[in-house]
Amino acid sequence: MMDIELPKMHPSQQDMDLIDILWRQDVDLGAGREVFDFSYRQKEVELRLLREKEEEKRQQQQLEQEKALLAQLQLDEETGEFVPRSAPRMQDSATSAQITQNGAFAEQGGDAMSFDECMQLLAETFPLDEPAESAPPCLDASVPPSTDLMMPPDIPAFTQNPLLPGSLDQAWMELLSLPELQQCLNMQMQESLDMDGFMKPSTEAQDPNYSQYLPRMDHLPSVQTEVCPPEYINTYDQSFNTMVSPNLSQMSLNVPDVGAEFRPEEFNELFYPDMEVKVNSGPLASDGGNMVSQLAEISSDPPVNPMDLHSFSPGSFSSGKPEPMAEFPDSDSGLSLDSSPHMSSPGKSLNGDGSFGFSDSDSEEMDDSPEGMESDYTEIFPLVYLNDGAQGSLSEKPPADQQEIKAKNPKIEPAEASGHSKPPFTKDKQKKRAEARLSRDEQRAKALQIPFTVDKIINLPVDDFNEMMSKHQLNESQLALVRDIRRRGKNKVAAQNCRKRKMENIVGLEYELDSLKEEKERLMKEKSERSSSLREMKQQLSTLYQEVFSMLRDEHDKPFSSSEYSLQHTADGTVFLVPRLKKTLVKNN
DNA sequence: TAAATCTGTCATTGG
DNA sequence: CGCCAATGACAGATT
Repeated sequence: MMDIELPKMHPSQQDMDLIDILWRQDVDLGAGREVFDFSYRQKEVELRLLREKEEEKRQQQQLEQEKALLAQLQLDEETGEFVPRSAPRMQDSATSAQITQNGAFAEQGGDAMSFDECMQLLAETFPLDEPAESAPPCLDASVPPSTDLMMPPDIPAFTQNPLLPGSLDQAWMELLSLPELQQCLNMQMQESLDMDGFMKPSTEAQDPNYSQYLPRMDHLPSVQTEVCPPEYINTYDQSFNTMVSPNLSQMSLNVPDVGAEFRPEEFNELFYPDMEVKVNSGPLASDGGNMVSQLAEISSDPPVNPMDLHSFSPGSFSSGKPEPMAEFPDSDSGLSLDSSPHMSSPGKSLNGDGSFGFSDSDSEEMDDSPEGMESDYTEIFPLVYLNDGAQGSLSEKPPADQQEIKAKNPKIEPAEASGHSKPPFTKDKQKKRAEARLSRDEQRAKALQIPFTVDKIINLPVDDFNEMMSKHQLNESQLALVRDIRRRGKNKVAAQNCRKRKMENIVGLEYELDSLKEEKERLMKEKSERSSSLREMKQQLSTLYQEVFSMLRDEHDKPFSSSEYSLQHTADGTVFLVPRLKKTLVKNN
């Protein structure tokens, strides 16, 4: 009856199993390899970024030196006694050795610099490719407006000079007050910091506003916060789930693409493919009332893990399937899951006197005796055994697969159950492998007649676990085995979670790296724009300077020589004509 | 057959 | 002090 049906049902059933298993493995392998390839790629990128960062730092150091110079000047302005314009300290330009230009000027007046110096300083501070630096004029915008320029009596001040047209004066003021100019100056000073900060994702990336700079994320509100390391994990946690799909290979971890199609659920599935595929009541219930009743005890416990069914499945140690048993690796405690029937000595057999004298390692000796165990097990765990018999070769499948298949084809189970007599399939390698992995502790538990399911042992809370243990008289070896099973089981899950987190972190970092690349591109572009803007303003300033200078006349109504005089200004708009000769003299001093 | 990868396990550490 | 989760390291299995 069953045997007749078997040939019919098996092929389809096995195909289904195989497809399912292959699919899962492909997914797993794909995900793993992808992620790790990804990490390698990321390392390369990181190295490159490191080099870039060093370069940036060098540039920044240069800028900082220049800024230090500026700061020095400003410091001088503050510490250097500010003398009111009405009482200029500048003495005769030709004789005073203390009078200096440039820095000396700051020392005296604190807030006045020649245009040449300004331009030079500007050029040094904000080097531009364009040779606009040759333009002499410069405005010292850094001078506090409140300070007054100290001018020697013999130096004409043009602030109130009637020769200086009001329109030009106003032009100076307007130019000085140009927000763009200020912005440019400030921006240039700040830019190096920005870039430096940009290269430090750990700090910058956590800026809540940071994500708003990411163009791609603008239309992905749910992703915005994920740029921040503390948060992306959760999001990925959710999102990786649905990503585990046959099209996983397309999740090439090309983060831009991922981001473009970012869906949290996908990421969740990617990294938690099977987390929720555990045995659920659905398949069990669908298995019929018989199954339900058989599993009554197991079902009553919170998480009914397929491992439970599997662990008590006769298929695991049925005489018809000795092969899986041979695959059980020895435990670290010396357990040897030898499948040789003779190993289950009467004294230690499960249906024997029930002697609990053997230790964890002892249990291995009598462990997994196909025939003996089956019969023994039938007596000790009748319900479970019956249930297992119903499942038959399903025990060879991964738990989730069992449940799925059971739910889909409950009628197949009897046929499967009788399949234990058939020789093992070579294409069932994966099944056997999965079973071997899952069966270790189950087999030991069976061998030692542990009256709990492995799932219970592992997943029960401490209190419940202790309570459960107290309800049964277990010998020392049983207790040790139970503890080991619990420890190993928990650690196994922990290791899985740990590895999952690792991969999530890798993917998250890749995503963050990509975002930072975009941010860097944006900032570089902005810097370029600002530089050109600054260059343009410098040109305008130079033109204005020339215009103003050409309009100045001395007492003989002759124009000043640009080689002998230069214009200086203060932040409040006061403009002075300063002889260059003095400057050179002082400098020579 | 060798290398890469996966998986389970143990030891350790910190909460 | 014991429990537990996290994690590095290792070994065996698998691809």
